[in-house]
Amino acid sequence: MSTQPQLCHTSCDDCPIRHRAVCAHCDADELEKLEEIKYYRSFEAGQTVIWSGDQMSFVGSVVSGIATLTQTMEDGRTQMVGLLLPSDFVGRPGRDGAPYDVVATTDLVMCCFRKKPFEELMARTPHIAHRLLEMTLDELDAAREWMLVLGRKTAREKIASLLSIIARRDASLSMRGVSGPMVFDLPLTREAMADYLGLTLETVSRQISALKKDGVIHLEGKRHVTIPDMGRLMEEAGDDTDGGFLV
Amino acid sequence: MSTQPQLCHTSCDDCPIRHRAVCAHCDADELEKLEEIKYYRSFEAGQTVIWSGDQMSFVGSVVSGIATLTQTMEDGRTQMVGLLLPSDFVGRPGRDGAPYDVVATTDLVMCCFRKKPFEELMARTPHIAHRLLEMTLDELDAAREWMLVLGRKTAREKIASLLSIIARRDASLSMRGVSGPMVFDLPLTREAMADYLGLTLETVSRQISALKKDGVIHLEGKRHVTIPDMGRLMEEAGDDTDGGFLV
DNA sequence: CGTCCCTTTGAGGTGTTTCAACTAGAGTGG
DNA sequence: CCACTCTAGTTGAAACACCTCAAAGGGACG
Repeated sequence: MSTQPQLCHTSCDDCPIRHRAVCAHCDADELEKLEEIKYYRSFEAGQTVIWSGDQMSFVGSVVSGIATLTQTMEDGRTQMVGLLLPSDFVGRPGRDGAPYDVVATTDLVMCCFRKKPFEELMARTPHIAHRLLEMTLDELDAAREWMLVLGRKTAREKIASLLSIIARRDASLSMRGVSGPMVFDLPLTREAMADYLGLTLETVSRQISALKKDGVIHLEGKRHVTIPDMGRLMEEAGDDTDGGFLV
Repeated sequence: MSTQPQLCHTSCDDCPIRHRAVCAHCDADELEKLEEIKYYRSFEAGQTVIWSGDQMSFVGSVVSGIATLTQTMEDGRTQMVGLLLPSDFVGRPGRDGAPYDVVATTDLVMCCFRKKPFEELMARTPHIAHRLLEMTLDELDAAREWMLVLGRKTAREKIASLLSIIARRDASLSMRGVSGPMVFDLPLTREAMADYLGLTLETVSRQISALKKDGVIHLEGKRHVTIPDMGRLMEEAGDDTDGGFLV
């Protein structure tokens, strides 16, 4: 439920991402030390959190909202290289410059730590380092899945892949299963989807229309999606229907 | 069985990847423990090291040679998602199934650890965990760079990008600088390059011919490449010529 | 009611793929 | 030493998926 989770968080105990973020494995002691150096920051939709190339003075976790990691070429072509959801970690301990733009695509709340103190704490707290390793390995896996999408899938498959990723993630956040029809709101504009998938926004629009016409998805308005048959969508995505489904 | 030149390594002290692999930060004590559980394996060019979906009983480092990580769709489309060079780490502690095919593209020697003992050792050895985190973060950065290539670059830019990556890596391995002409042998077939870049092998061939005709590269035979002007190649790759160059 | 932004749809152009034929070099055996 | 074969790579012509440019629709907001 998204009301005003904002700056009122002070205790980690009832933090919504307590069990999934970098701090997931921490015990009460460690949490206390983290609590001492943490602070919250809010960003409005559209605001840039970090500029590529800038000094990065903090690291932190997404508490609520969605942010994107993007790379931009000199001529303006842009590619999204990361989609940050609640509990995801931003920033790289041990590095100063930011390699990517981080932009809030919805209103965003982050739990931040100044980089230096966090690095020192991490060096003394294996639980944090271990959890960060786990999360980084997961991200690497996701990036590699994404590379298959970018390199080898057709526009229609790309859209279907993105929809199935969002649908599954949405289900896992809200603890619903993947049986029965799935309903969610797209958190991205057509342009952001295009940047995610290496397409133009027109192609995205066309393929969404096509999937709708073929009954693979239903649309209410521009953003509200219903997926009557998840298996069908996975087929359209070109995914092994059995393999990744039941995970 | 082919020749086994490498199996003579027994001491980590004179290991060629000692200072770059997972064991880089280890002290003498820790190295000793690693030494107890390590063993070498050789693979011939073309051999599959690990099949996607199989149980993974070991993790390890590439000592010499080159391996690739690939994903394959049901209809046979394949995308390379990792290029493993000496010192790179294979396998994921804490997971049993292999998510990708690992294939030796040249003769390959790996320094392996049975997974269980390695995981236990890692839990007690922050130096290893820390180094693995560093390496994973580096790989994630590389994957994201690669995503920009796959999603937004033209075929010509893709080829130029791949060549510049190989050239720079070659220079860093052999401790040469990036000034003056660079000379190296392509470690990949046209097909492997295509799988790397999300192209067909015909397109790869055509673009290489085009770059050769335009004087961006020189070719001797199919594999021996000379790059007269690295800056020119970087321009062709669509990269910020100043930024990544001097690194 | 007009403005602005996001989105949809159309028509034409283009870069990459597909299918196919051909070349180069390396290894094998008569 | 010369076919013969095999694999890797090159090149051409036609097909097509996606992009580009352009115009118009739809909802939110002042």
